[in-house]
Amino acid sequence: MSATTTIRTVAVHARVSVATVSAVVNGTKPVSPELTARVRASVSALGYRPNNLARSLKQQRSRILGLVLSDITNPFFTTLVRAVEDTARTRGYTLLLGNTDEDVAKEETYVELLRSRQVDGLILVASAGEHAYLPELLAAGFSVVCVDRSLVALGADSVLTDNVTGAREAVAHLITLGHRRVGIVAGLPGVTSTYQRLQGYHDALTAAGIPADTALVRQGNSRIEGGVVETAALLDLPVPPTALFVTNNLMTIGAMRTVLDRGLRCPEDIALIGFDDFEWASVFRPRLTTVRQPVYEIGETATRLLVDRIERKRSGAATELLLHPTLVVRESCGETRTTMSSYAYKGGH
Amino acid sequence: MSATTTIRTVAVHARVSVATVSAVVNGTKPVSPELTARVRASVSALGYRPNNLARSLKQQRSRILGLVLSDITNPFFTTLVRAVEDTARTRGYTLLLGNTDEDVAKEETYVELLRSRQVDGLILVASAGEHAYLPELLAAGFSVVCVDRSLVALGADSVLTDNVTGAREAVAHLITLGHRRVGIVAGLPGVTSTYQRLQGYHDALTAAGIPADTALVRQGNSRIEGGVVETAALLDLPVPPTALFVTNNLMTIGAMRTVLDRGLRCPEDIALIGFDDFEWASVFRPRLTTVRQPVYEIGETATRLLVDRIERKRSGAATELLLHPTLVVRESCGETRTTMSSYAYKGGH
DNA sequence: TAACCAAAGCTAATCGTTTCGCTGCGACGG
DNA sequence: CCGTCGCAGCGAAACGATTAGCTTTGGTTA
Repeated sequence: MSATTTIRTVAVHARVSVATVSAVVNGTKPVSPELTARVRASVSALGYRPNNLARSLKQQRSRILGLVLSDITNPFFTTLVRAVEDTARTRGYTLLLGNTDEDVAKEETYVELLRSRQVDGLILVASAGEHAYLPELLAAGFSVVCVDRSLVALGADSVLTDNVTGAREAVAHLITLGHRRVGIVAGLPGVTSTYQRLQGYHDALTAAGIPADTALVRQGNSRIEGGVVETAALLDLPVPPTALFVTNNLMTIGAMRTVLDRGLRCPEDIALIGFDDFEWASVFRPRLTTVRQPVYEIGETATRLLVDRIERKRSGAATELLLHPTLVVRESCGETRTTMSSYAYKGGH
Repeated sequence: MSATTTIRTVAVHARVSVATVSAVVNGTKPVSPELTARVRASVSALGYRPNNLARSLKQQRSRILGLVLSDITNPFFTTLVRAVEDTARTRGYTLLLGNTDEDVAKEETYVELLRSRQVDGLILVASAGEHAYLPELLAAGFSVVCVDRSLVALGADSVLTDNVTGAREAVAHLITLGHRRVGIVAGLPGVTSTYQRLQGYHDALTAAGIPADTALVRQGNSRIEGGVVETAALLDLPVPPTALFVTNNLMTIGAMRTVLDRGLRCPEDIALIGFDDFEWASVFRPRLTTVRQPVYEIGETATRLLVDRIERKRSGAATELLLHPTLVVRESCGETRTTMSSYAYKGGH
């Protein structure tokens, strides 16, 4: 049985030392043609496959990256995973996956688990809450790159969308179309992206000289259901908004649903703009206008950054990398003229 | 630095043997209260964390499961991953992830990689093609559970939806509503689910005494774009179908898009039914009627099966487990009466 | 011919655990 | 009072690889 085929077995079979087998298998040292041939032959004759666990133990690195995120079910994270997996593989790493359900305690347990499994580094979508464990982790020389939500403040590299700009452009777009009462369904409290998008919302309003109205600001739970209830609340206002800015994909779906369920026409009765584009947004009627995040690139960049840290090709203080979003104008705001963000980014994927 | 805190360090610090430290950390053997306390104290004083790699090496099992699938970007697989991750964790396993892009060669490489990393077992969504490596793998005592697509024939446990029944019910539903020309956009050739759904389609037709028309049968690539082009082809037929059965989620989105883009009304001009439900199907107008697969349960069941195999709680020949789909009637076929599948299944997730 | 050197292989230590089997000791029954 | 038994604890051998450093061999040069 192949389970008993170790490097020693091969060495005996090829009448060489284990060191030589190792050398030919990994190409780490020159070995004469004869011995190379003998070893190769034995390897395939015995069906030898190196035990990566042993290798990792000895070499003190596993070539495994941890990926911890809040919910793999969300299409945003889904393409993120995809991006991370793709680029990790090209750099020779595999992915160990963990879901946190936006629970920082669960997050910490997972990080601990991955650490004990000796992953070489971590890509983290931080949940709302205290990340007290992080500084210690970093101090221990462990590489962490945050994604979507920034934790530079705690010393971790972070790569994310320029949320302030994206939100500002979204709301400015609505204002350009003549709206003055624009409601916002913001995301989970406690995560940086939520605040940044709120910031952009306010920036756009003040730039247009529109006074803020706290009644127009709601916080949702970042899932479909949150979009449903917060949109309902906004529509039930004595004087409801004429336009809605919904700050993530799932909530936008929920918002759309309640708008349609109430028999309101979009964009005639209410304009709708979402943060996060998704491929099938175009099947919705009306077609959704959204702020597209460069998701794939975020994942790609984060992974490259992480691997560079791990392999000491990069060092120094933690950086925050902001990638530029794009305004994708379709129909849900009532105009079909195409406006692009000031910064075009090479298409991902 | 904590990196140098090994079990030996702890042993020295607590003035006991390594064996004792191991015993108290893992609770594998009785240790006296005094020593237990001393060890505990040293552990937390030194911030000791066991190295799981070493543990796995010695114990000959990693408590890691491999998950290899075609595309994590597809919502179906996304909730599958979610289910697998959830139940794996409750059983004490972590997930190593791999994407194959429906490429059987890539699949084999990944399986090989995971194997060398000593995963304890594998959950596999097989791509179309020859899986010649599988029998050897199974013969070597490696546990594999297939999901969504059956490979019982090759000796691997498989858990999937009862596709034939699901498809039959979908098409029967259309027939009940009076349709006699129903087109089908089938999925990727080479995967079992495609054939089973085609089978169900034909079963329903013959049961209703409707002769088959090969012009109404198209094979798509199982992605949005496939839905778009195959639906277009069907609509361009001299005498186009009055109803469409689209056999996966992404293609259904594509089908919906072309129907709407052509200005056709659904269901008045053409009825549409999809295989695979998804949460935001309800935002589409008209609301989509679909065959819902018990995705979460598939993942859950598969993982349980796999872990049971690994832990020798189960043995014997490979089984094929069919889980029952549900017909979810909404609006896209032109009726609002709710019909359920003959078999109700406990709701997942 | 002797001294030296480079290249190829080998031996053995090591990575951080688990676990088998042994020791020493106090209790207990005959 | 002695043999036996059980229990806590220990030492050391694995697990399967990598790799530092040594040995051997044969060729070059003075």
